[in-house]
Amino acid sequence: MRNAALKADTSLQILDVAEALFSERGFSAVSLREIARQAGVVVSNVTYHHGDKIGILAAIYDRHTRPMNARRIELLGEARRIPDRADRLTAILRAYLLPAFTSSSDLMGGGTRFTRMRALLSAEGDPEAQRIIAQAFDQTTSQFIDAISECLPGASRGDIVWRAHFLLGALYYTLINPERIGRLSKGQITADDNETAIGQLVSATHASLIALSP
Amino acid sequence: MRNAALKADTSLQILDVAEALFSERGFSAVSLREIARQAGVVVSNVTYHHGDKIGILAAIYDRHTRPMNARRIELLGEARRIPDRADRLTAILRAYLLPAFTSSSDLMGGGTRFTRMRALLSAEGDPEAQRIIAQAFDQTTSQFIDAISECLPGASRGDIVWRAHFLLGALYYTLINPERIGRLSKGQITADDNETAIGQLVSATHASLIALSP
DNA sequence: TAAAAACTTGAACAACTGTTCTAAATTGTG
DNA sequence: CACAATTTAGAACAGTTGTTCAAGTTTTTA
Repeated sequence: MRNAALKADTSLQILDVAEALFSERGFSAVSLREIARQAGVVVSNVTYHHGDKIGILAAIYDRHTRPMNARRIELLGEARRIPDRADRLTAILRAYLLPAFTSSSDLMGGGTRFTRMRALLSAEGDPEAQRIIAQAFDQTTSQFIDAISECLPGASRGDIVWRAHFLLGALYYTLINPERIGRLSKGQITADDNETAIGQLVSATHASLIALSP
Repeated sequence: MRNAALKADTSLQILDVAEALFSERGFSAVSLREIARQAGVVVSNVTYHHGDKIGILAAIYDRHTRPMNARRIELLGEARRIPDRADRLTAILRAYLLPAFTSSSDLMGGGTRFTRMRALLSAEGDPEAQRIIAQAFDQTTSQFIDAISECLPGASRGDIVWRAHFLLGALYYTLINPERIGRLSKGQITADDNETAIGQLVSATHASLIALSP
């Protein structure tokens, strides 16, 4: 044994490795054996700690969803107190996006990892995974749509839902293809700059929403 | 043999089946055996006609890319003749989106099929597939960005690229998760209505772009 | 019609997948 | 220390994957 403190939590070590791999290649493309190998354990040890393969995914969601949603609601609360409607809308959008990039709490690696994993997952058909995704975030999303709605008198809720939907699609696509921006603009932009991405997402969505309110 | 006319082109039959399956479940999730079974042939016959598994994908791209890009360029040419800049921008966006929904030519099934397949593919890491995707469409995209740029005096090209990038992400996400809109708006919207989706994508992107030009 | 080309078939291959089982080792507890 | 619980290890399982090959069948060509 190399280190008692590390050895105690093989379970977390497995989750860390699995999360890193899932965020790179998606769920079905990663095998239990590769997770086990990188975690320095044997396959049966992985299933011992987390049961099914989908159990690993559920555990990863478990440790991220709560703090991430909490951070969002917290920032949303602050944003709602801004009197000017346009400024408030900007703050609401940032409250939605920031936790997706900075991740929940201080979990290692860039914060985009968990969000990118969710982006890849949303494109895989796995029904079990879809169920986990849906129940974890749709509720929070509804609260944001309500807050956005209050900034846009006269705008229909349906139109707002569409634009919030587009925001998520744009976010996911950016995380999945971070190099594509650079390719199209011939290397003048670096898309792995999170601050730039957030700013562009916010301003683009802000404009698309403001246009709904006369 | 049941029908001489059908039997002649097993190759096309295989492509049709493969395209339908890829657009439903993605590339890696579909096995050659399932393609073969649904096409009514044996596995080795599939590889005889198209070589690798990636060869099937390349063949599918081959028969779609050219007509789809041609239609786009044609519509783009018409759009460019519109004098009013705001109206022209709308026409340009529709010129980009329409061929993605109505598909190239009269190939069977809804036109969204090929586009949805590309959406799923963009989320899979497969390097070979990524190469095919990139070379097939980035060039056309550049032409559209140029046309958009002419509608927006004073707007930086980088900002435009970001918003075009977001448009593609929103489009893909909508095709991948067509039921999500309905879930969030509690069943008041049906997202499988292509006309609605196109209209929402156009108006949202239009607003996000117009805001760039003072 | 006879030879050549194009096509189809069935079987086999090596590799990999998630899951399960029993036995060994480690740890915690009295 | 001794006993029990937790954790790790290794092997085996039944199934699927993409690819290949030799032998047939059909169609085209000369």
